[in-house]
Amino acid sequence: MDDQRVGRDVGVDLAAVARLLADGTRAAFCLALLDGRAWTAGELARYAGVTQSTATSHLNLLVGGGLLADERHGRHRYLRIADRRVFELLEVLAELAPRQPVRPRSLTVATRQQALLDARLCYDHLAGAVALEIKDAMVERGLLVWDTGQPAAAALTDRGAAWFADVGIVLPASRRPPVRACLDWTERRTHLAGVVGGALCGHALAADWVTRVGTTRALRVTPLGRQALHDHLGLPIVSSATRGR
Amino acid sequence: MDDQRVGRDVGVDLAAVARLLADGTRAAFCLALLDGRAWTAGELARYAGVTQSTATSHLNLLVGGGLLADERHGRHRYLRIADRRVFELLEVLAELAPRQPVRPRSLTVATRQQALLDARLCYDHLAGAVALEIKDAMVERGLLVWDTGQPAAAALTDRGAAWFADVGIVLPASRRPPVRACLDWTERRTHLAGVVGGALCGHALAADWVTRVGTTRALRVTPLGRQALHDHLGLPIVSSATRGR
DNA sequence: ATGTCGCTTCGACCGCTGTCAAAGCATCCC
DNA sequence: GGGATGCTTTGACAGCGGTCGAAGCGACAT
Repeated sequence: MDDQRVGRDVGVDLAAVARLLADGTRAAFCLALLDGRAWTAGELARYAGVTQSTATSHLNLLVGGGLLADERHGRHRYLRIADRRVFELLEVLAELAPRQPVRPRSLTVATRQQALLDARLCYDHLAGAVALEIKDAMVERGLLVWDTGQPAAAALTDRGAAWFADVGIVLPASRRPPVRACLDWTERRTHLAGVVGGALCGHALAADWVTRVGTTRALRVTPLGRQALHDHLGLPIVSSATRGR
Repeated sequence: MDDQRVGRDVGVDLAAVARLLADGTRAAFCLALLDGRAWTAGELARYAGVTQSTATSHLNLLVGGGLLADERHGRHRYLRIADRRVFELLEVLAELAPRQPVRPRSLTVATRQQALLDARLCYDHLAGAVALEIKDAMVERGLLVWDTGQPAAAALTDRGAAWFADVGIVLPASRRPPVRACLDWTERRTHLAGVVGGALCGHALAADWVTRVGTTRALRVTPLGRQALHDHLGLPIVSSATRGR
């Protein structure tokens, strides 16, 4: 029993996964892909501000490590997050990550960041201030139970199911959890995810309640969307997220 | 809009946290501390097979980064995991981590690894094959509901509460979730955590159902413990985890 | 007082890894 | 065919980060 050096041999190589996210560029890629879409290699390279060759080697590592999945279409290489568990990892990680004192360099960057805070995609559902308003309104109207204790007991009520039918949103049958609480890394509060959150988001995009801002995962709530959220959930026409700024 | 380089400025520095776990030695430290105890710096150094000076610098990083907390007592420095969220991070990370083809160098190492698989501490509760047997038995006897869908609905039944009282285990009042499903990285199945899991484990240690193996987080089930688990839960005297090996 | 033990600091070394430019290869468009 | 466009490969370079030994500093024991 002279060899106390058991630490490395337990058979789980945590560091291997962590190393993949330990680089700023690779982390930026993953953060970008959090919107659940597939980005091309070039888009990611430009997004993170590196050359294509650099991006290629990073993407090879991420795909090789199982964090990302890729798909070739013609001369394009599409990247997306490989797995549900990777989303979870990124969420937990983001929760522990230090917030840098945000010091935007230019006005357009500032605006873009503000947009991210107001409304954006998080995987397949809505996040940001608007998402929180929606969730709160649904709870207040008795459409949703939202007890985020552990284990979290969040669910759609009967009135909630009726509301979805009323608005014209079909809730697909799925093995995935219908209602999930997803933690927001900017607001540090939970918002609506799961099948219900996904369906709501899909409808919001399809019905032009929200539109994408460029190729980022930021969203803009359209006047049409404001009106709809007012009609269906009683949200103010001028969002409290934009008010007084 | 010429500067597309927004990727780094979103304000969450994922890479900073990941970098802390991206080193084999630091990861080994964290894995060791997963047993929830406080280790001294020297113990950790020996465990990971590095010199004290190396350990010091790593520990400074981990404490500085908020993953570990330290406490000085005389000439000793005690380290423990800082935060509940860090445990979660390590769990998610371990789930995604590659399993190295375990090729133990010596017989004693092999035995020690096997012990880890059979029974060990995971934070404040039991893990390993024995923990799974216990959980299954409790479910079978109607002491526990165990629906690990999402959101997970696991809870103690009335009969379960009575069982704890009967065995003489006091369930402390706490804001923590009473019953939690914790994922096991060796078995890839969930076992009993939360306040109930912690209380059960505390009793098992106090009543000598299990004993620590050296300074590791491995546990050995005593004959007394085997008998108790048989009497209270109907487990076989010869564990199925040890049987036929 | 003197020695031991546990941890920290310092300095030096080395290797790994992220970066880019340039050239190469495949695909698509005209 | 010819010329973009998107991605990959290669090679060279720089810097960061992990490692150790040796010396230093407290705390504790005798």
